[in-house]
Amino acid sequence: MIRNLTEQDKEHLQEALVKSGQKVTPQREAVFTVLLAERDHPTVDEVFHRAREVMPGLSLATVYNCLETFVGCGLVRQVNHERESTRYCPNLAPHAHFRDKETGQVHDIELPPEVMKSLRSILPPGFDSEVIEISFLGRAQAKDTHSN
Amino acid sequence: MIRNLTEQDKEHLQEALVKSGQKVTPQREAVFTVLLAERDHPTVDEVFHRAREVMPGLSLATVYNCLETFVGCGLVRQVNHERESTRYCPNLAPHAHFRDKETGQVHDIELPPEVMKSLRSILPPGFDSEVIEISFLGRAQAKDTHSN
DNA sequence: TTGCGGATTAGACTCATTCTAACTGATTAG
DNA sequence: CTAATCAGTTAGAATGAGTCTAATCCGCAA
Repeated sequence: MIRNLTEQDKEHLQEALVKSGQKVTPQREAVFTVLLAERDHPTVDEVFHRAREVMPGLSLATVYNCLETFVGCGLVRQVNHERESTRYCPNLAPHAHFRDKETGQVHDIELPPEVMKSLRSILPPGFDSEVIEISFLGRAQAKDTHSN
Repeated sequence: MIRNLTEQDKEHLQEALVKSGQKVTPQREAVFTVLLAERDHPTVDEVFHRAREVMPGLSLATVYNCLETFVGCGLVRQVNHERESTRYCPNLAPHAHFRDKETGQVHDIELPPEVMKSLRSILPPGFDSEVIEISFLGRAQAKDTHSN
């Protein structure tokens, strides 16, 4: 189920880590692999259990650490909905999230530049924003399981 | 500091509560008063401490209960940012939130209907959304303290 | 006056997340 | 080679927002 990282993904990981002065470790590779394998916005706990299948000694604390590291060097994004557990998403393109009320599934919604622009334009003068989070809550009749 | 409810606000409260089969109580009035008095998106704890000044016996559980009740009957909105404590906001007009990175303050940003529409339009067919949450994170040089 | 039901209360509990302190293992300095 | 260093990992304790529970309160109707 969990495929190994491609050479390209490995380089991506290595580059981002080294660039921010950190090392590639087996644990980080495992966690990154899990994130890329199934892009369903897993919680820390889900990542933990999946990664354990591949690296049984891995600890929960390390999963927290790895994910924080990845967020810090821009490899993944955190996704929060209300006060539920934080989820993680390796999709770096600007996108919104759609949360299905029934299934709890999270889908990525592409965010065209015009929409980003119109959003930025509603900020009054003096307000400077780096991050914009957009999330929808509703019901989706999606056929595919690709949430990325 | 904490002014009493106007007649109009009282009616607003009563109507919303009664409509959903619930009662007006002194505790609910106190909590509602606090929310209207300073519209700075207080946390439960902040509401609790402010309301205590007026009603010393009030318990934290009751504040949680009241706020949940208000959300349930559409009197106030919850505002979440990352995984910080939930904040409450009596502004019912559609609006986004701007979170100041430095001060932690939350400002309401008016949301024009065209922007809402353009947002809705990015949803693929089959996706039906009831709630859209938009939050900005950045720095504001606001002069006024009106965050509402 | 008694009983009913919603509301309130204090305190116990949950659970995601963070913290702490010990340990590991690779690399560098002597 | 041996020791010192240092990032990373680990298990388990601590934190803290929020929820749950069981007891009590209070207004109203029989």
